[in-house]
Amino acid sequence: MAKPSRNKPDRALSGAEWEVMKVFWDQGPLAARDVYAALPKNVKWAYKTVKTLLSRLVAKGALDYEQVGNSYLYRAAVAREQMARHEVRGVFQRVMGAALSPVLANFIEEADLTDEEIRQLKQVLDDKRRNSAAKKKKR
Amino acid sequence: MAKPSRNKPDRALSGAEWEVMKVFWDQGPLAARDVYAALPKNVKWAYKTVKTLLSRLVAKGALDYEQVGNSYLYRAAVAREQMARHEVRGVFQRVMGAALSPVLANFIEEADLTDEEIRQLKQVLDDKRRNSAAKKKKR
DNA sequence: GACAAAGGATTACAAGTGTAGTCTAATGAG
DNA sequence: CTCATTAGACTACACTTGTAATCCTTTGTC
Repeated sequence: MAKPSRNKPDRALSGAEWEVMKVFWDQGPLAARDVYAALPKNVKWAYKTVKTLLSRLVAKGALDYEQVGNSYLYRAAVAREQMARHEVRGVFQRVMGAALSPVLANFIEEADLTDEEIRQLKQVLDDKRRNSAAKKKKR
Repeated sequence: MAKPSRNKPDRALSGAEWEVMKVFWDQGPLAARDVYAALPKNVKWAYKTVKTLLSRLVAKGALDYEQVGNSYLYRAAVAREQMARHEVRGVFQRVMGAALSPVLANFIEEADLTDEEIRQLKQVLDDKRRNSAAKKKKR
């Protein structure tokens, strides 16, 4: 088999790596050149830097690639949401023990939520409350 | 002055550093040995490792100390919530662009919120919705 | 067919982190 | 007063991350 994909990123992504992944999640499979071109204007890396990041992402299992002509066509091997969740879980564990709702409140403040999203989140909170009422033996 | 405190941690804390800070936030000022003793059982570092972390935290401005007898009494120089917020902001910027509410929803799922906290968060969401209606010039 | 361009592979290198060990000075035990 | 203990200071060392440069190979151009 030519392209080994484990679809399970071993570790978390670094900041620069996230930047690269976002390009793929937004635009689908791309060659190195195109990633370089598609990066947001505020990111100014040398093309070689992008190449390094692509290699590292492949090593981490976050990207996948296939040979097309003389170059590689890279493609996200993990879902954005999956990684985002991973990231959130990490922070959660890190700050665990801190009063959490102020932190969440802050998160909410920073998020640019639509009314629909707000409605859904309230729904999640309601479900959670209902659950906590019935919860007596769990953990 | 003997103890320089800038109260503004220059950078984010690493995972191990957070672990140490949590001890201070929970128990107040402590000497190195007591920090070592107070660390959760799942954390097993050599005493020297704790010392290194304490020094790094002082260098970062997250801890402060005063000489007491032959040793230092360290004390948190930053508020837990302040750091947590910083952390959250970091993740937020990192995953920015991803659909956020699923991520938030996940965060909420993981949090062990009290009914009161849930009530407050819903309040935040309500305020946010009210704001979004009237929001046209902010940021 | 010879050479330059382009792409991937390998190497670089400083700062940050995890995880300690060694060095030195002060202090309590005899 | 002398010595072992202890605390803090300095040093260590591999791995990750940011940020590239160099090397080697393939391929398109004359």
